[in-house]
Amino acid sequence: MPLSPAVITQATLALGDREGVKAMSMRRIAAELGCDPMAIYRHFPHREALLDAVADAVADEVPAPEGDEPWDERIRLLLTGMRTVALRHPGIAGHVASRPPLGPRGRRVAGVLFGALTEAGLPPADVVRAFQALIAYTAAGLRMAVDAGERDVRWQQVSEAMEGLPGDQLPVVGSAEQFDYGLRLMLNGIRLEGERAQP
Amino acid sequence: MPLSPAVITQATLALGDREGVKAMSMRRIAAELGCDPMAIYRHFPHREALLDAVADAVADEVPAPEGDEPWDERIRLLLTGMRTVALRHPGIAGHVASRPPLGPRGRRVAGVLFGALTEAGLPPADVVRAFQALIAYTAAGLRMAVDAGERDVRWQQVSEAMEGLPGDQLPVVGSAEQFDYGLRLMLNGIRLEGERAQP
DNA sequence: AGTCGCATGTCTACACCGTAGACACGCGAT
DNA sequence: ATCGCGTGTCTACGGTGTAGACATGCGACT
Repeated sequence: MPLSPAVITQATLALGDREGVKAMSMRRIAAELGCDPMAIYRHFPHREALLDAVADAVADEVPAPEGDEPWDERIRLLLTGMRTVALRHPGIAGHVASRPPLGPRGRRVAGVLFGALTEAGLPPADVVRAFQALIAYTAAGLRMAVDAGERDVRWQQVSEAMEGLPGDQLPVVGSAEQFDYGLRLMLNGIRLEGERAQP
Repeated sequence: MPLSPAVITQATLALGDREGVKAMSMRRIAAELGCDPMAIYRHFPHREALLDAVADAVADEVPAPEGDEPWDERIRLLLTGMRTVALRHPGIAGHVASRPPLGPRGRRVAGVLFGALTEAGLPPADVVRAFQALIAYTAAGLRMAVDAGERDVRWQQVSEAMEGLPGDQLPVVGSAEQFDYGLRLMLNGIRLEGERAQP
Protein backbone atom coordinates (compact mmCIF):
# COMPACT_ATOMS: atom_id res chain seq x y z
CA MET A 1 0.00 0.00 0.00
CA PRO A 2 1.50 3.32 -1.06
CA LEU A 3 1.78 6.11 1.43
CA SER A 4 -0.74 8.95 1.35
CA PRO A 5 -1.99 11.54 3.81
CA ALA A 6 -5.10 9.44 4.42
CA VAL A 7 -3.35 6.15 5.26
CA ILE A 8 -0.80 7.96 7.41
CA THR A 9 -3.58 9.70 9.29
CA GLN A 10 -5.43 6.44 9.82
CA ALA A 11 -2.33 4.62 11.01
CA THR A 12 -1.55 7.46 13.41
CA LEU A 13 -5.10 7.39 14.71
CA ALA A 14 -4.95 3.64 15.24
CA LEU A 15 -1.64 3.90 17.01
CA GLY A 16 -2.86 6.73 19.20
CA ASP A 17 -5.99 4.79 20.07
CA ARG A 18 -3.96 1.82 21.16
CA GLU A 19 -1.09 3.53 22.95
CA GLY A 20 -1.99 7.12 23.70
CA VAL A 21 -0.84 10.53 22.59
CA LYS A 22 2.78 10.10 23.55
CA ALA A 23 3.08 7.09 21.26
CA MET A 24 2.31 9.19 18.21
CA SER A 25 5.91 9.98 17.42
CA MET A 26 7.17 10.07 13.88
CA ARG A 27 9.32 7.04 14.49
CA ARG A 28 6.54 4.96 16.02
CA ILE A 29 4.11 5.99 13.29
CA ALA A 30 6.64 5.01 10.66
CA ALA A 31 7.05 1.65 12.35
CA GLU A 32 3.28 1.23 12.29
CA LEU A 33 3.33 1.95 8.57
CA GLY A 34 6.44 -0.10 7.91
CA CYS A 35 8.22 2.80 6.30
CA ASP A 36 11.01 5.22 7.06
CA PRO A 37 10.18 8.03 9.46
CA MET A 38 11.22 10.64 6.95
CA ALA A 39 8.82 9.31 4.35
CA ILE A 40 6.00 10.92 6.32
CA TYR A 41 7.50 14.31 5.68
CA ARG A 42 6.73 13.90 2.00
CA HIS A 43 3.04 14.12 2.92
CA PHE A 44 3.00 16.39 5.96
CA PRO A 45 5.26 19.38 6.51
CA HIS A 46 5.76 18.53 10.19
CA ARG A 47 4.39 16.45 13.00
CA GLU A 48 2.00 19.15 14.14
CA ALA A 49 0.24 19.09 10.78
CA LEU A 50 -0.21 15.35 11.00
CA LEU A 51 -1.69 15.67 14.47
CA ASP A 52 -4.09 18.28 13.13
CA ALA A 53 -5.16 15.85 10.45
CA VAL A 54 -5.80 13.17 13.05
CA ALA A 55 -8.00 15.51 15.07
CA ASP A 56 -9.82 16.42 11.91
CA ALA A 57 -10.41 12.79 11.05
CA VAL A 58 -12.01 12.26 14.44
CA ALA A 59 -14.17 15.35 13.95
CA ASP A 60 -15.39 13.76 10.74
CA GLU A 61 -16.96 10.94 12.72
CA VAL A 62 -19.32 13.30 14.52
CA PRO A 63 -22.88 12.61 13.33
CA ALA A 64 -24.78 15.62 12.02
CA PRO A 65 -28.19 16.14 13.65
CA GLU A 66 -31.18 15.67 11.37
CA GLY A 67 -32.08 19.33 11.26
CA ASP A 68 -35.74 19.21 12.28
CA GLU A 69 -35.05 19.41 16.01
CA PRO A 70 -35.30 22.74 17.82
CA TRP A 71 -32.05 24.66 17.84
CA ASP A 72 -31.12 23.88 21.43
CA GLU A 73 -31.68 20.17 21.03
CA ARG A 74 -29.63 20.25 17.86
CA ILE A 75 -26.74 21.86 19.70
CA ARG A 76 -27.06 19.32 22.47
CA LEU A 77 -26.98 16.45 20.02
CA LEU A 78 -24.04 17.86 18.13
CA LEU A 79 -21.89 18.56 21.16
CA THR A 80 -22.68 15.33 22.95
CA GLY A 81 -21.91 13.69 19.62
CA MET A 82 -18.51 15.37 19.58
CA ARG A 83 -17.98 14.20 23.09
CA THR A 84 -19.03 10.63 22.40
CA VAL A 85 -16.88 10.38 19.32
CA ALA A 86 -13.85 11.82 21.07
CA LEU A 87 -14.25 9.45 23.99
CA ARG A 88 -14.48 6.58 21.56
CA HIS A 89 -10.78 7.30 21.04
CA PRO A 90 -9.78 7.56 24.68
CA GLY A 91 -6.09 7.52 23.95
CA ILE A 92 -6.24 10.73 21.98
CA ALA A 93 -9.38 12.44 23.26
CA GLY A 94 -7.26 14.93 25.13
CA HIS A 95 -5.33 15.66 21.99
CA VAL A 96 -8.49 16.18 19.96
CA ALA A 97 -9.95 18.43 22.64
CA SER A 98 -6.95 20.71 22.48
CA ARG A 99 -7.45 21.56 18.80
CA PRO A 100 -10.34 23.72 17.62
CA PRO A 101 -12.40 22.01 14.89
CA LEU A 102 -10.77 23.99 12.13
CA GLY A 103 -9.79 21.32 9.67
CA PRO A 104 -11.86 20.88 6.50
CA ARG A 105 -13.89 18.10 8.11
CA GLY A 106 -14.33 19.90 11.39
CA ARG A 107 -15.85 22.91 9.72
CA ARG A 108 -18.95 20.88 9.03
CA VAL A 109 -19.48 20.78 12.78
CA ALA A 110 -18.88 24.50 12.97
CA GLY A 111 -21.47 25.06 10.29
CA VAL A 112 -24.22 23.18 12.13
CA LEU A 113 -23.45 25.10 15.29
CA PHE A 114 -23.54 28.46 13.55
CA GLY A 115 -26.89 27.61 12.01
CA ALA A 116 -28.46 26.59 15.29
CA LEU A 117 -27.21 29.68 17.09
CA THR A 118 -28.53 31.96 14.38
CA GLU A 119 -31.86 30.20 14.70
CA ALA A 120 -31.77 30.87 18.44
CA GLY A 121 -32.17 34.54 17.62
CA LEU A 122 -28.67 35.75 18.39
CA PRO A 123 -27.26 38.65 16.40
CA PRO A 124 -24.33 37.59 14.18
CA ALA A 125 -21.61 38.88 16.44
CA ASP A 126 -23.08 37.01 19.39
CA VAL A 127 -23.34 33.88 17.29
CA VAL A 128 -19.58 33.85 17.00
CA ARG A 129 -19.16 34.50 20.70
CA ALA A 130 -21.59 31.78 21.71
CA PHE A 131 -20.00 29.43 19.21
CA GLN A 132 -16.63 29.86 20.78
CA ALA A 133 -18.02 29.57 24.28
CA LEU A 134 -19.69 26.27 23.43
CA ILE A 135 -16.68 24.82 21.67
CA ALA A 136 -14.49 25.92 24.53
CA TYR A 137 -16.77 24.31 27.04
CA THR A 138 -17.01 21.08 25.13
CA ALA A 139 -13.26 20.87 24.71
CA ALA A 140 -12.67 21.61 28.36
CA GLY A 141 -15.26 19.05 29.40
CA LEU A 142 -13.44 16.50 27.33
CA ARG A 143 -10.12 17.36 28.87
CA MET A 144 -11.67 16.87 32.28
CA ALA A 145 -13.14 13.52 31.35
CA VAL A 146 -9.73 12.41 30.18
CA ASP A 147 -7.90 13.83 33.16
CA ALA A 148 -10.41 12.25 35.50
CA GLY A 149 -8.99 8.86 34.75
CA GLU A 150 -5.47 9.96 35.57
CA ARG A 151 -6.01 12.45 38.33
CA ASP A 152 -9.27 11.41 39.99
CA VAL A 153 -7.55 11.04 43.32
CA ARG A 154 -6.61 14.68 43.28
CA TRP A 155 -10.11 15.78 42.33
CA GLN A 156 -11.38 13.75 45.21
CA GLN A 157 -9.01 15.64 47.46
CA VAL A 158 -10.19 19.02 46.24
CA SER A 159 -13.82 18.14 46.65
CA GLU A 160 -13.33 16.73 50.08
CA ALA A 161 -11.38 19.78 51.10
CA MET A 162 -14.55 21.81 50.64
CA GLU A 163 -16.43 21.46 53.89
CA GLY A 164 -20.11 20.67 53.86
CA LEU A 165 -19.83 18.47 50.83
CA PRO A 166 -20.03 14.84 51.81
CA GLY A 167 -17.67 13.03 49.53
CA ASP A 168 -20.02 10.19 48.81
CA GLN A 169 -22.59 12.25 46.96
CA LEU A 170 -20.18 13.88 44.59
CA PRO A 171 -20.95 13.48 40.93
CA VAL A 172 -18.28 11.76 38.93
CA VAL A 173 -15.90 14.36 37.57
CA GLY A 174 -15.97 14.65 33.82
CA SER A 175 -19.00 12.40 33.53
CA ALA A 176 -21.59 12.79 30.81
CA GLU A 177 -24.03 13.97 33.43
CA GLN A 178 -21.59 16.63 34.55
CA PHE A 179 -21.13 17.72 30.97
CA ASP A 180 -24.87 17.91 30.32
CA TYR A 181 -25.37 20.08 33.35
CA GLY A 182 -22.94 22.74 32.21
CA LEU A 183 -24.28 22.54 28.70
CA ARG A 184 -27.77 23.17 30.02
CA LEU A 185 -26.45 26.20 31.86
CA MET A 186 -25.08 27.61 28.65
CA LEU A 187 -28.13 26.79 26.55
CA ASN A 188 -30.37 28.43 29.14
CA GLY A 189 -28.15 31.48 29.00
CA ILE A 190 -28.27 31.54 25.22
CA ARG A 191 -32.05 31.22 25.23
CA LEU A 192 -32.26 34.24 27.48
CA GLU A 193 -30.03 36.24 25.16
CA GLY A 194 -31.99 35.20 22.11
CA GLU A 195 -35.32 36.15 23.62
CA ARG A 196 -33.93 39.48 24.71
CA ALA A 197 -32.70 40.21 21.20
CA GLN A 198 -35.90 39.13 19.45
CA PRO A 199 -38.84 39.22 21.84
CA MET B 1 21.54 30.65 46.92
CA PRO B 2 20.72 27.07 47.84
CA LEU B 3 18.21 25.15 45.78
CA SER B 4 14.69 24.66 47.07
CA PRO B 5 11.31 23.90 45.55
CA ALA B 6 10.40 27.58 45.79
CA VAL B 7 13.44 28.98 44.02
CA ILE B 8 13.25 26.29 41.36
CA THR B 9 9.60 27.09 40.76
CA GLN B 10 10.32 30.79 40.50
CA ALA B 11 13.20 30.28 38.10
CA THR B 12 11.06 28.02 35.95
CA LEU B 13 8.27 30.56 35.96
CA ALA B 14 10.66 33.33 34.96
CA LEU B 15 12.14 31.23 32.20
CA GLY B 16 8.70 30.25 30.92
CA ASP B 17 7.58 33.86 30.96
CA ARG B 18 10.55 34.91 28.88
CA GLU B 19 10.76 32.02 26.45
CA GLY B 20 7.54 30.04 26.50
CA VAL B 21 6.45 26.59 27.56
CA LYS B 22 8.84 24.68 25.37
CA ALA B 23 11.80 26.41 27.01
CA MET B 24 10.93 24.90 30.38
CA SER B 25 13.09 21.84 29.96
CA MET B 26 15.08 20.43 32.82
CA ARG B 27 18.33 21.39 31.17
CA ARG B 28 17.30 24.97 30.44
CA ILE B 29 15.89 25.37 33.94
CA ALA B 30 19.12 24.09 35.39
CA ALA B 31 21.04 26.57 33.26
CA GLU B 32 18.79 29.33 34.58
CA LEU B 33 19.60 28.21 38.10
CA GLY B 34 23.26 27.63 37.41
CA CYS B 35 23.10 24.07 38.65
CA ASP B 36 23.14 20.57 37.28
CA PRO B 37 19.91 19.36 35.66
CA MET B 38 19.76 16.37 37.97
CA ALA B 39 19.88 18.58 41.05
CA ILE B 40 16.27 19.51 40.37
CA TYR B 41 15.27 15.91 40.88
CA ARG B 42 16.27 16.20 44.51
CA HIS B 43 13.33 18.56 44.96
CA PHE B 44 10.79 17.34 42.43
CA PRO B 45 10.14 13.71 41.51
CA HIS B 46 9.79 14.55 37.81
CA ARG B 47 9.29 17.39 35.41
CA GLU B 48 5.53 17.09 35.51
CA ALA B 49 5.50 17.82 39.25
CA LEU B 50 7.59 20.92 38.71
CA LEU B 51 5.21 22.15 36.04
CA ASP B 52 2.33 21.59 38.44
CA ALA B 53 4.10 23.71 41.00
CA VAL B 54 4.56 26.49 38.45
CA ALA B 55 0.86 26.48 37.63
CA ASP B 56 0.07 26.54 41.32
CA ALA B 57 2.37 29.51 41.86
CA VAL B 58 0.50 31.42 39.19
CA ALA B 59 -2.83 30.47 40.77
CA ASP B 60 -1.55 32.00 43.96
CA GLU B 61 -1.41 35.41 42.31
CA VAL B 62 -5.17 35.45 41.73
CA PRO B 63 -6.70 38.12 43.95
CA ALA B 64 -9.54 36.96 46.19
CA PRO B 65 -12.72 39.04 45.87
CA GLU B 66 -13.68 41.03 48.97
CA GLY B 67 -16.65 38.92 49.85
CA ASP B 68 -19.39 41.53 50.10
CA GLU B 69 -20.31 41.46 46.43
CA PRO B 70 -23.27 39.39 45.26
CA TRP B 71 -22.34 35.84 44.37
CA ASP B 72 -22.40 36.29 40.60
CA GLU B 73 -20.21 39.35 40.71
CA ARG B 74 -17.82 37.52 42.99
CA ILE B 75 -17.55 34.69 40.50
CA ARG B 76 -17.02 37.14 37.69
CA LEU B 77 -14.26 38.89 39.60
CA LEU B 78 -12.57 35.67 40.54
CA LEU B 79 -12.60 34.14 37.08
CA THR B 80 -11.59 37.29 35.27
CA GLY B 81 -8.88 37.55 37.91
CA MET B 82 -7.68 34.07 37.01
CA ARG B 83 -7.73 35.07 33.40
CA THR B 84 -5.87 38.32 33.95
CA VAL B 85 -3.21 36.67 36.06
CA ALA B 86 -2.70 33.87 33.58
CA LEU B 87 -2.39 36.30 30.70
CA ARG B 88 0.15 38.25 32.69
CA HIS B 89 2.36 35.24 32.00
CA PRO B 90 1.65 34.90 28.30
CA GLY B 91 4.42 32.43 27.72
CA ILE B 92 2.86 29.86 29.98
CA ALA B 93 -0.82 30.81 30.09
CA GLY B 94 -1.65 27.83 27.95
CA HIS B 95 0.23 25.60 30.30
CA VAL B 96 -1.57 26.98 33.33
CA ALA B 97 -4.92 26.63 31.61
CA SER B 98 -4.33 22.95 31.04
CA ARG B 99 -4.00 22.14 34.75
CA PRO B 100 -6.98 22.25 37.09
CA PRO B 101 -6.36 24.47 40.15
CA LEU B 102 -5.58 21.56 42.39
CA GLY B 103 -2.34 22.60 44.02
CA PRO B 104 -2.40 23.82 47.62
CA ARG B 105 -2.49 27.44 46.46
CA GLY B 106 -5.07 26.84 43.78
CA ARG B 107 -7.52 25.38 46.25
CA ARG B 108 -8.04 28.83 47.68
CA VAL B 109 -9.59 29.77 44.35
CA ALA B 110 -11.71 26.65 44.46
CA GLY B 111 -12.94 27.58 47.93
CA VAL B 112 -14.16 31.01 46.87
CA LEU B 113 -15.95 29.51 43.93
CA PHE B 114 -17.66 26.84 46.01
CA GLY B 115 -18.83 29.48 48.46
CA ALA B 116 -20.32 31.70 45.79
CA LEU B 117 -22.13 28.83 44.10
CA THR B 118 -23.62 27.65 47.37
CA GLU B 119 -24.81 31.18 47.97
CA ALA B 120 -26.44 31.13 44.55
CA GLY B 121 -28.86 28.57 45.92
CA LEU B 122 -27.55 25.49 44.17
CA PRO B 123 -27.83 22.13 45.93
CA PRO B 124 -24.42 20.70 46.88
CA ALA B 125 -24.20 18.24 44.02
CA ASP B 126 -24.94 21.00 41.51
CA VAL B 127 -22.35 23.20 43.16
CA VAL B 128 -19.71 20.71 42.16
CA ARG B 129 -21.11 20.46 38.66
CA ALA B 130 -21.28 24.20 38.17
CA PHE B 131 -17.81 24.56 39.67
CA GLN B 132 -16.35 22.24 37.11
CA ALA B 133 -18.27 23.85 34.29
CA LEU B 134 -16.94 27.27 35.22
CA ILE B 135 -13.37 26.13 35.64
CA ALA B 136 -13.59 24.26 32.37
CA TYR B 137 -14.91 27.31 30.60
CA THR B 138 -12.28 29.60 32.05
CA ALA B 139 -9.48 27.24 31.16
CA ALA B 140 -10.80 26.81 27.64
CA GLY B 141 -11.19 30.54 27.22
CA LEU B 142 -7.59 30.95 28.21
CA ARG B 143 -6.45 28.36 25.75
CA MET B 144 -8.30 30.19 23.04
CA ALA B 145 -6.79 33.51 23.98
CA VAL B 146 -3.36 31.94 23.76
CA ASP B 147 -4.06 30.08 20.55
CA ALA B 148 -5.49 33.20 19.01
CA GLY B 149 -2.04 34.68 18.76
CA GLU B 150 -0.68 31.64 16.97
CA ARG B 151 -3.60 30.50 14.91
CA ASP B 152 -5.68 33.64 14.31
CA VAL B 153 -5.39 33.18 10.58
CA ARG B 154 -7.18 29.88 10.79
CA TRP B 155 -9.94 31.27 12.98
CA GLN B 156 -10.38 33.99 10.44
CA GLN B 157 -10.80 31.30 7.81
CA VAL B 158 -13.43 29.43 9.77
CA SER B 159 -15.42 32.54 10.49
CA GLU B 160 -15.30 33.71 6.93
CA ALA B 161 -16.34 30.30 5.74
CA MET B 162 -19.66 30.82 7.50
CA GLU B 163 -21.76 32.80 5.06
CA GLY B 164 -23.69 35.81 6.23
CA LEU B 165 -21.02 36.81 8.68
CA PRO B 166 -19.07 39.76 7.37
CA GLY B 167 -15.53 39.23 8.50
CA ASP B 168 -14.98 42.80 9.55
CA GLN B 169 -17.49 42.78 12.41
CA LEU B 170 -16.16 39.64 14.03
CA PRO B 171 -15.19 39.96 17.65
CA VAL B 172 -11.61 39.21 18.41
CA VAL B 173 -11.26 35.54 19.21
CA GLY B 174 -10.24 34.87 22.77
CA SER B 175 -10.75 38.49 23.78
CA ALA B 176 -11.84 39.52 27.22
CA GLU B 177 -15.14 40.60 25.74
CA GLN B 178 -15.62 37.17 24.22
CA PHE B 179 -14.82 35.58 27.55
CA ASP B 180 -17.24 37.82 29.44
CA TYR B 181 -20.02 36.94 27.06
CA GLY B 182 -19.74 33.21 27.66
CA LEU B 183 -19.35 33.77 31.35
CA ARG B 184 -22.57 35.79 31.37
CA LEU B 185 -24.29 32.90 29.61
CA MET B 186 -23.22 30.53 32.34
CA LEU B 187 -24.03 32.86 35.21
CA ASN B 188 -27.48 33.46 33.76
CA GLY B 189 -27.94 29.73 33.54
CA ILE B 190 -26.80 29.26 37.11
CA ARG B 191 -29.14 31.98 38.35
CA LEU B 192 -32.04 30.18 36.70
CA GLU B 193 -31.06 26.92 38.37
CA GLY B 194 -30.68 28.57 41.75
CA GLU B 195 -34.05 30.25 41.58
CA ARG B 196 -35.67 27.03 40.53
CA ALA B 197 -34.14 25.20 43.48
CA GLN B 198 -34.98 27.87 46.07
CA PRO B 199 -37.83 30.08 44.84
C1' DA C 1 35.98 12.45 68.77
C1' DG C 2 34.65 9.32 65.64
C1' DT C 3 31.41 7.45 62.83
C1' DC C 4 27.32 6.71 60.60
C1' DG C 5 23.41 8.19 57.81
C1' DC C 6 21.18 11.28 55.00
C1' DA C 7 20.36 15.21 52.11
C1' DT C 8 22.10 17.48 48.41
C1' DG C 9 24.53 18.29 44.12
C1' DT C 10 27.36 16.22 40.03
C1' DC C 11 28.47 13.29 36.33
C1' DT C 12 27.78 9.84 32.84
C1' DA C 13 24.93 7.31 30.03
C1' DC C 14 20.71 5.56 27.74
C1' DA C 15 16.94 5.63 24.91
C1' DC C 16 14.23 8.51 22.66
C1' DC C 17 12.66 12.62 20.00
C1' DG C 18 11.81 16.03 15.49
C1' DT C 19 13.75 16.95 11.40
C1' DA C 20 17.56 19.02 8.01
C1' DG C 21 20.10 17.50 4.10
C1' DA C 22 22.06 14.41 0.83
C1' DC C 23 21.10 10.46 -1.91
C1' DA C 24 18.53 6.59 -4.79
C1' DC C 25 15.00 5.24 -7.53
C1' DG C 26 11.14 5.13 -11.05
C1' DC C 27 7.91 7.32 -14.02
C1' DG C 28 5.80 10.75 -17.32
C1' DA C 29 6.80 14.46 -20.36
C1' DT C 30 9.86 16.62 -23.57
C1' DA D 1 17.22 9.60 -24.50
C1' DT D 2 17.01 12.70 -21.14
C1' DC D 3 15.34 15.67 -17.89
C1' DG D 4 12.65 16.82 -13.86
C1' DC D 5 10.09 15.54 -10.13
C1' DG D 6 7.65 12.93 -6.69
C1' DT D 7 8.58 9.59 -3.45
C1' DG D 8 11.11 6.83 -0.10
C1' DT D 9 15.74 5.98 2.47
C1' DC D 10 19.70 6.96 5.15
C1' DT D 11 22.65 9.51 8.20
C1' DA D 12 23.37 12.81 11.44
C1' DC D 13 22.61 16.78 14.67
C1' DG D 14 21.11 18.75 18.60
C1' DG D 15 17.80 18.31 21.73
C1' DT D 16 14.80 15.68 25.47
C1' DG D 17 13.63 13.17 30.44
C1' DT D 18 15.73 10.66 33.73
C1' DA D 19 18.09 6.20 35.87
C1' DG D 20 22.12 5.09 38.54
C1' DA D 21 26.65 5.62 40.47
C1' DC D 22 29.51 8.89 42.80
C1' DA D 23 31.17 13.00 45.73
C1' DT D 24 30.57 16.00 49.45
C1' DG D 25 29.23 18.06 53.68
C1' DC D 26 26.48 18.40 57.85
C1' DG D 27 23.86 16.87 62.01
C1' DA D 28 23.08 13.23 65.25
C1' DC D 29 24.41 9.56 68.12
C1' DT D 30 27.75 6.52 70.41
